[in-house]
Amino acid sequence: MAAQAIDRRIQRTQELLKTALMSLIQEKGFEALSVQDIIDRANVGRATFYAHFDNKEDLLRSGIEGLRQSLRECQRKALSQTPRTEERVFAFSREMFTHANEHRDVFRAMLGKRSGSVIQQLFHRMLIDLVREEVKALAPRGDTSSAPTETITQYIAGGLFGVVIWWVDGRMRLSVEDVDALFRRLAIPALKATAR
Amino acid sequence: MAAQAIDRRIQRTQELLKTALMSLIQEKGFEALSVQDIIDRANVGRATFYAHFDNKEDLLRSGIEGLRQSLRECQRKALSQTPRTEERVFAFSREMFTHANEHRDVFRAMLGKRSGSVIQQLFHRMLIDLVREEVKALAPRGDTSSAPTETITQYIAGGLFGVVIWWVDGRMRLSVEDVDALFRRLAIPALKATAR
Amino acid sequence: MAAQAIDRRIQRTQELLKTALMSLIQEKGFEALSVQDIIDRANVGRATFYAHFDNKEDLLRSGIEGLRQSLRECQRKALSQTPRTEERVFAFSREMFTHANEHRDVFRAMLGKRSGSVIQQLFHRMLIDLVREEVKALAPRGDTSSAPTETITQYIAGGLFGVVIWWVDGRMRLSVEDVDALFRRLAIPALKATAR
Amino acid sequence: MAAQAIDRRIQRTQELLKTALMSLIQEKGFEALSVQDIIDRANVGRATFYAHFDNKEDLLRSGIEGLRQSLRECQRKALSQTPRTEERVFAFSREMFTHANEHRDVFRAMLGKRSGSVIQQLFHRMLIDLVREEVKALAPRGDTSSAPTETITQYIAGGLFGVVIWWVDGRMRLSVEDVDALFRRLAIPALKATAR
DNA sequence: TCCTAAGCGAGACGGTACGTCTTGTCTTCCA
DNA sequence: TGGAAGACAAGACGTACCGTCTCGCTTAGGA
Repeated sequence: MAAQAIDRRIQRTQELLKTALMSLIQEKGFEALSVQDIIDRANVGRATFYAHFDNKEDLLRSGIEGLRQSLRECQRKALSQTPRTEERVFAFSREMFTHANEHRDVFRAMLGKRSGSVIQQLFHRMLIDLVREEVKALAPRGDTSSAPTETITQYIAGGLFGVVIWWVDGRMRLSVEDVDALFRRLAIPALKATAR
Repeated sequence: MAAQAIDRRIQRTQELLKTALMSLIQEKGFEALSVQDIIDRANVGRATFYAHFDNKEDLLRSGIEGLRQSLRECQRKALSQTPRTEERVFAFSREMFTHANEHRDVFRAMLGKRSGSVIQQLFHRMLIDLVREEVKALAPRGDTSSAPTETITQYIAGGLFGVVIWWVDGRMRLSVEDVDALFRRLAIPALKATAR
Repeated sequence: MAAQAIDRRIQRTQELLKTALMSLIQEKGFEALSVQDIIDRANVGRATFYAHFDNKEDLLRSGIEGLRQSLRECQRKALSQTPRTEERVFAFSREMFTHANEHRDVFRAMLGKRSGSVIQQLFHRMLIDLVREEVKALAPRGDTSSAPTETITQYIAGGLFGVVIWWVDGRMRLSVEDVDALFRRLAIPALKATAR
Repeated sequence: MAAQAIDRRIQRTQELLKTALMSLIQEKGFEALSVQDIIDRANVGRATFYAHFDNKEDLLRSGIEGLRQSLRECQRKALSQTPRTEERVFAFSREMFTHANEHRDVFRAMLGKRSGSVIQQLFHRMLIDLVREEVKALAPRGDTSSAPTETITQYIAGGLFGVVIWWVDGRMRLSVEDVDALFRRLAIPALKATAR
């Protein structure tokens, strides 16, 4: 089999599609995009698109995966540090705000009002997973999935989600430091509620 | 003008449409609905639909408006009570959880994962408005729209949003009392952060 | 009953509608017209329109009736003159060309390519009736509806129809006298074919 | 390019549509047809229809084109014969009457009163073109488009048009031979008027 | 060197929903 | 009681996308 070369071709095509998607999201927002737009931009045949992805949301998921990975990585590092101080909890949040600040155009296009909400939902779920990890780590042993614990997870994740999309859409007038500090000041007390 | 009688007809038609929408949302979810489905169910002509609403989202907005009104009303009452105790803040939350519990089918269909997210976005904005009202009422004079204050609003509203859609989608294993209590225990400390 | 007054009102309404129709035909052509256009122009309620006419074609028929009457009248006069000379046959044609020339705008709008063809069909039938009258008058006794006789009628009427709509649409570069003379030179020999 | 195979597919689709149109015309008449009727019958998607034709009239034009071609062909042959006898002029007429007789159902449906008149107009124009060819061939040199010459064309074409639609609609009680002979006896003298 | 199988572009296609338009019927109120 | 105003059901229109498909081309290993 010509596996390697072919794989390279396949990867190239998928990359072309993701790039096209991202650039188009910034121009028109996700909802307003048609598959036709994407394949035109990527110079790819219609059938090829559907050979790689089920539909445009599937492609989006693929495109977002990168961010998820990097946040998880950053979180893992913080969690593995033994002395667990307050600065360590929600370590990923700072990373995320920074990342958002650096790619503000993409973020604005993806999470802003115009973006359509599939993408927001995806992002929300991502945050829930990240937050749950932290909450679990602090929860009293064995209480790992009680209803109150999960409620706290949902609450904090929702809060973070709300803050992020507001911050991003509102032209980010707050600095990364300020918004992150505000979030932590709001979230950490809630986290402690778990311990009771 | 034959204003009254015509108005009555118009209102009847709009009611038919809203009812049809709600019953269909429970059956198929909002995204999966076509305008054709709605007008068939409502026994209404296509043109009539578009005479009253711009599209199915516009109709949805109209349909939701009732809930918004009732929550606002309930909030207004609580806010106007002079001795402002802790039980009075976020007075609307209890009402909302109760309402959701009573119409759990509709809520599940509207806010659940299947529902499509336009509707979630609408709901999120509604919560933001309600929360902002409360936060404003407690904010130090003149600080009515500072960035930190608004951040708190977004955080609490997001948290409530997260809790509600999780609770509703997860078959509501927590009682109304418990979930409301949990939310208040999480939100009220955050609210107090304003006062500083 | 106030029969007369009511009748006057009715007639007024019908007149309004006919006038509106005619003025609109000149602007947009008959096919492109909607009932809404007509009643807006006539300042008449929708129901009123349908109380008087079945649809816009019915109104058109009514509006055309005037022309038909006047041509018939002119033809009757000519036919009743005892010495039947060649100048007397198809006496109505001259009248028609003249009429068309005087109201060239309406005619152009009604019979031209843009006009839509219902109106042309109506006009064609009108000509057939007029021509048949003449052919009958010259046909040998008893041969009043033989196939050949009717064929001649259809042929001449069709020819006249063709000439008129071409003349009207082609900006009428020929004078009334010339076009009428041409038609007669072409039609009269055909008429004589009957006599054989 | 995959031109040939695609062309074959395209042609097949267009053929399906034309066939569907013709069979439907016979059942309901042209005006009463909706695009939906056609594509249902042809088993073709709506978009596909509009990819090939602008609207149902455009499709009709395409469908008629075949007849036009065959009549023109037949005329061309006759015109190119050197000894131009009387039997040669309007050679296409015999062909047309025969054709109409053989496909009387389609013709009746297409040209009859019920048919709606777009189709008649189309047919009329076709006749005008055919007749003009003949008239030109006999016109004195240089007089190829004078007003009188064109008038004669319009007259004869109109006459033929009138005769055909009457014959077809009236159940064709005259034989092909008779109606053709009648037409020629009426038209040929008129043609000679050109020569003067 | 040639062969063969995969990836690919191009784009036709059946299907479905959209938002707009027009028709003819209806209901209500005013003069 | 006739007519103006206009809501309404019905349904066709032309447009936009979707996801499936068929077609020939390129291209890179294995023969």
